[in-house]
Amino acid sequence: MEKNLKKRETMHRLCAKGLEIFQQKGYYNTSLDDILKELELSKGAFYHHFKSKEDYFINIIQNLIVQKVYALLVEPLNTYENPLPIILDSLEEALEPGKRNEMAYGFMLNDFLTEFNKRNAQISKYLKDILKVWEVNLVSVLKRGKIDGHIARHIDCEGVATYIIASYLGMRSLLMDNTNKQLKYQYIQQLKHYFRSIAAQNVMA
Amino acid sequence: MEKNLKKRETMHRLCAKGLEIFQQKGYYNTSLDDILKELELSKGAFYHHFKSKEDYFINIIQNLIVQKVYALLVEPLNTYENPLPIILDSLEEALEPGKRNEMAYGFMLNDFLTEFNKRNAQISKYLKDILKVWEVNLVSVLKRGKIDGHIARHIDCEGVATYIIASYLGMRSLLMDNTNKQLKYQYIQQLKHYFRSIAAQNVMA
DNA sequence: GCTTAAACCGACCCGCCAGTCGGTCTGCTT
DNA sequence: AAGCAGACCGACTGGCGGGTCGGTTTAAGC
Repeated sequence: MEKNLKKRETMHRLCAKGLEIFQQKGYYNTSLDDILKELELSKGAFYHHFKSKEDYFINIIQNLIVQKVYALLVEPLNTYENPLPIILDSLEEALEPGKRNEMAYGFMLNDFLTEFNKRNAQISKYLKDILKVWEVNLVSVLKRGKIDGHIARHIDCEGVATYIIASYLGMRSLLMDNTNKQLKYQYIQQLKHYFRSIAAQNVMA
Repeated sequence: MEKNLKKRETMHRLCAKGLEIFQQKGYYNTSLDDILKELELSKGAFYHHFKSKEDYFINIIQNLIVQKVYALLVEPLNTYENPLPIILDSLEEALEPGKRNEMAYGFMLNDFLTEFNKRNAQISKYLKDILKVWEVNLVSVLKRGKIDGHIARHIDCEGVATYIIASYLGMRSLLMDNTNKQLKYQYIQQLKHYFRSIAAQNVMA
């Protein structure tokens, strides 16, 4: 079973390095040779493990991107506290470079989403499904917040989830080049204002 | 001067059709032949008017995209009323397909922004400058709103502008494929909640 | 009408890059 | 030790698309 280990090892190295470079330069702007050169692997090795560049990226999505989004944006929602501060923290964390988040400025979901839109319907679908999972989890935690009296009763949880996702994706666009540290701070501040407007009024404490 | 007219006419046809197709399929996913075929023009004609594909797109930005953003997002801000409803209206209008807005779902600023990011710094700069103009105008109208007593005094106008832009760009990402009419409605609703939270409290009627 | 320069034509060039394929190396099996 | 399969190599192919260039058409100026 030594062979099997080698296979996993090589595939994993390819996926990890691929994600790293695709994030930096974009999928269509990165040639396989760019990646293979860095890993000192050949075309033959690549096509031995993956049947196409597309297949390769789908592997990357399912093995790496999905996990990352879960870890950063979905799992933190699994508590029974007031959901609004929890959501706020998860977004702040997801926009933070370094730390749990090796890649600069969290995951380039928005970048990939727009890059593949109109270009590759299958990959688009995989990426949209990830967003969908996030959305569903947001909605569910918001609804629980409503029951628990943290969120005003007249609030449309689906609308709130959509709005949070939109603002996060847009923020990622604005941060993409920018070294402007203030942007993230401004975003979090305004999100707090917004959250205050949908919180239940009968705040105790 | 008949020649001069012909030149303008051809260049304009090229730019208009180019923008149309670039929006549908993306810049890098559209070949010049795709555009030239539709207009029944030749490579020779194209390179007689533009020195490169890049030069061509810069023309499109400066002649068409800038005007559109001004018309939809900047000029509406030039009133002396309460800025918040004005901004809300402009965003709603800008997300509306058809009408003043021939292209589906407003301008694909976010799409182009992410497409050119890391690919072409010069074009990225042109696009970011457009956003900057919008931002500056938003900030200025928000500050006036503060003076006029429509917006609470402790509010950070730059932060609000950033947040509005981020949510709009993100919304455009979510709407990109989607025929989901509800998304836009949800967005506008939540924006209203947010605006309420930054409005001055001493509302008179 | 003749000249001249513009607008325009389209075959061609060339670099890039996903994907192929015949071959070599490595280490497990018997 | 032989045989075999899976991991890996790298030169090659083929299509796509931006850009070129010598030539043709059109219309303004005289």
